[in-house]
Amino acid sequence: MAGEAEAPPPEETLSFWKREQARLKTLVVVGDTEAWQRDAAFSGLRRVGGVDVSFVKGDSVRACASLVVLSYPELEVVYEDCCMVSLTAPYVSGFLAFREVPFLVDAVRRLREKEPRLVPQVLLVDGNGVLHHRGFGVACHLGVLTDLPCVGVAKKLLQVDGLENDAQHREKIRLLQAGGDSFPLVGGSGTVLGMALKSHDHSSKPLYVSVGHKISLEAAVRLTQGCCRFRIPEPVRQADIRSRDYIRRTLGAPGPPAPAQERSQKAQGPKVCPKGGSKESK
DNA sequence: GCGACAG
DNA sequence: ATCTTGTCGC
Repeated sequence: MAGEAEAPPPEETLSFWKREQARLKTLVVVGDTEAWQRDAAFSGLRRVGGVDVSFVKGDSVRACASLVVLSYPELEVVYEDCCMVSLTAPYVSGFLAFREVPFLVDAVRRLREKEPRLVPQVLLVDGNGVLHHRGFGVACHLGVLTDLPCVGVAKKLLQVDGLENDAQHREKIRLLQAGGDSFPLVGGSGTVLGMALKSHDHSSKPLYVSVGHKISLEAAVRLTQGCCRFRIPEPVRQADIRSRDYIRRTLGAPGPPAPAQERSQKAQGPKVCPKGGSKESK
């Protein structure tokens, strides 16, 4: 009952996926469509969503899809939805959406049904937007399917269209000073595909922000920065934390480890001192 | 054989 | 994505 190895998709499936991306790509809106996006203080923005999919340890099929909504600018979680799912499509670079997006769309649908008032005004997505092989990453895909503004936030540079994580690139990263500093990622065609953003004063690795849907790159970067208490923007970070926590609580420690009358010790005393130190990586 | 490889 | 605790620094 636990998928092991992932079989590479048939060539036929890949070509279908490419056609699907090309079709949906025509529906992407690059640019600000909401009033708050053009406001210097994001006045009017009250809810920012984050999504993520975490996996069960030795399993390539079982996973937890999560959607969280945070208040802005407080960045406090006001909604959480974690759902165990069985992934069908394998992971193939350039086609991440076909593996994860169906479950994220489901989560958005549940939110719209249960708590319409908490539907986020924008979603931060783990992965890329237009910074993609065919200009249609998971953030664009989710944006088009939900019609919600989306921002792609990747932790690693997707080396596409001439973009390279070479010595020159690493040097530009090294030159970033304070949190908020950034530099454009220019593709071979001269197009700005995204921005490398130093999201935290003491983080050596930048975030790679790109437009997903219904937002400009400028607003996307500014919003991402505005959501960062640590390197990873809070909405995505909370979605990640809560989805893996859900997995642990659901099927984390099976059988043996229950020493008789031991009570689970959750949130304890006052500590939780996140080391906002010097080496925030991964 | 070598390098790439979002999550 | 996942494998993983403590340790160093402010």
